[in-house]
Amino acid sequence: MERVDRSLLTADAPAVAPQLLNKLLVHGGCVGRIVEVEAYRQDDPASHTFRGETNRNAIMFGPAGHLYVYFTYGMHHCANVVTGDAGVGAAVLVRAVEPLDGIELMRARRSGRAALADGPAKLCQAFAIDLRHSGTDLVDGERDAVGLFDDGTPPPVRPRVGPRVGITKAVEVPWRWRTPAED
DNA sequence: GGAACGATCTGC
DNA sequence: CAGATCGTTCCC
Repeated sequence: MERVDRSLLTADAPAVAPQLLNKLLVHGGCVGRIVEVEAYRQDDPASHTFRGETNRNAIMFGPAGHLYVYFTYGMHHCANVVTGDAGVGAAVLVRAVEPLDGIELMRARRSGRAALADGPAKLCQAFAIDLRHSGTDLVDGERDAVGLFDDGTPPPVRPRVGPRVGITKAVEVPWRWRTPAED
């Protein structure tokens, strides 16, 4: 199994996002296929980077292919793939993966619940991803670090496209992509 | 120094 | 549909 190539991630976040569908997220003994993503760009009112670089969002201004994890609502973590050139604050939020391996581990981390990784905070819990992993390199990291892999499955030809979820600004921008059920 | 608010999830 | 729960950001 090969890693995702970094050159795939240096483009604009809305161009990269659908390319991440069907790629594999690997961490904590678990493997999942990415089936839902959202793009966030620096000139985007809904993005953490809209008001410029801060200590919290600095990773988003770094090189493409690194992991940006943020903590929200006092209890949840969300995982993003940094995109674009260094100096540009953009990333793709991984919203859902289809569990492929390590399902028993996911179930345990999710306290036995049926929903394992069908939400950005749920998948972080299932894959044991938290702030300690923020800033790590997804495409050239240690063996047990968070990684992005390509098993040869191409992105869906006709992904579902629609507005992003849970935001209050730029609500209409259609930068959410999902793998159709039949893919 | 303080207040408001989340790129969410869960249980009622 | 409201509560949980706390770091970040912004405004005074």
